[in-house]
Amino acid sequence: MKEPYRAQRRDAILDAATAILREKGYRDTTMRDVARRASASKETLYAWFGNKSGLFQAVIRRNADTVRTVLEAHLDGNAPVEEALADVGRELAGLLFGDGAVAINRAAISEARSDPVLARILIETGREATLPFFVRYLERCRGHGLLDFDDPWEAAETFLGLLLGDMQVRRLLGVVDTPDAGAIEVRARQAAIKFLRLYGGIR
Amino acid sequence: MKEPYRAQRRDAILDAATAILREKGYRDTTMRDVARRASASKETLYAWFGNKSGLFQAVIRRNADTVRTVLEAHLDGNAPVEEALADVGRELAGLLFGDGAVAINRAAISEARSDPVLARILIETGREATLPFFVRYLERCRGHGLLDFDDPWEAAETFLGLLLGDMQVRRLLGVVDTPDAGAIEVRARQAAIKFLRLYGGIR
DNA sequence: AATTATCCGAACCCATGGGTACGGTTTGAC
DNA sequence: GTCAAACCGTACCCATGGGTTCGGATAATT
Repeated sequence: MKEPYRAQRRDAILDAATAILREKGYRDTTMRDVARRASASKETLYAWFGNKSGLFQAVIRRNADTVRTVLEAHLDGNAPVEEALADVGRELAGLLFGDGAVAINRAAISEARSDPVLARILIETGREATLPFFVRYLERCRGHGLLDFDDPWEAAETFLGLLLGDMQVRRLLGVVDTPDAGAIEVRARQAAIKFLRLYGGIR
Repeated sequence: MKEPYRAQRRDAILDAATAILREKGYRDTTMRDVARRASASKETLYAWFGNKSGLFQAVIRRNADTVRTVLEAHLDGNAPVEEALADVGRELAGLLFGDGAVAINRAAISEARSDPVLARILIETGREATLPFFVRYLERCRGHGLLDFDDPWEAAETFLGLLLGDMQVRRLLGVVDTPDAGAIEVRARQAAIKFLRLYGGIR
């Protein structure tokens, strides 16, 4: 009952850090806040995570792991292309437009200049960890004659653009609320349809 | 020679604030830095702009004015649609991917929670001031049978998505450099072509 | 030329928060 | 049961930076 306990304790601390990050933003999240919320001591936070940046590096890593597993699940079945695209689009939009991802992205952007490590980890564990799966999926579809494009990476970014538009930046700026499930569904469906009109193999 | 001098002095202060913002980011830009760079006193900064937020509200406003005038110039000629779209796309991408806009957007995002006024002004003087022009242009094209869509606002956001992809967020995160003129040209051209494939009136 | 308003530069005040030190307590090993 | 390690809570240290004050200088006004 030693290692499970430590892991559980660690999770509780990361939960507290995540909650306060969402409530107050990175800059106004103090180590004292996190310690109090988790019923831990600042000494323990610094012993386990080194410093504030290290603590939130761990937050980002844990969050990205859950995201990645959710997304990859939608890319290995053999559903119709439009359905698969709409599925992954719905999941991705729901995640990226959600308060959690918005808070994390804001933190990484806030510190991008003085401490690029948050942004680096966010990209490494997010985009660079999941986009290759999506690209492989697109290439598989091309192999079956379902899609037609030259550069799968450009096609992948086009899908992201169609799905996100400038909504993600507006969410980061805090000028729009997180869209509800219906709006996300419409967005994902439309992105899939437009993507197929651009890259559908059968003209 | 009184008002010109004041206006000129004010411009010099905003120049200094912009320069330091680009060099160090919002959080690490101190009022002392700005005062020293502009050879002004902190007292004058506070007398003229109220506080740090007010100073950078002025920075954002001045920057947005120049952006708006540049963009609108490309939307009233009668060039072919693809050319006009590529033109405005090139200008927009060059601006939004540039270091200045990136620094400003980072500042607004950093303060989005504790002080939403920066983000509000950025959106009001940016997106909400220029997008209506673009929408009117699209509707004009639809009137001439050159474009076909239901909702011009959705079409406008689609163009933004095609143009920006997730490059803007990656720029904000600081994981990619600002693209050179050639890359921006390709991007704008491709966005125009894809947009016409989605919404071109002649199928 | 004299007076007044404005501005510069430097010093100062003080709230904040990252990071450390320590006494008291709990947990785990033997 | 005993001992050592880890941990909690609190107090503390200190660098930072927003905002204010003030004496001396500069420019505008009359």
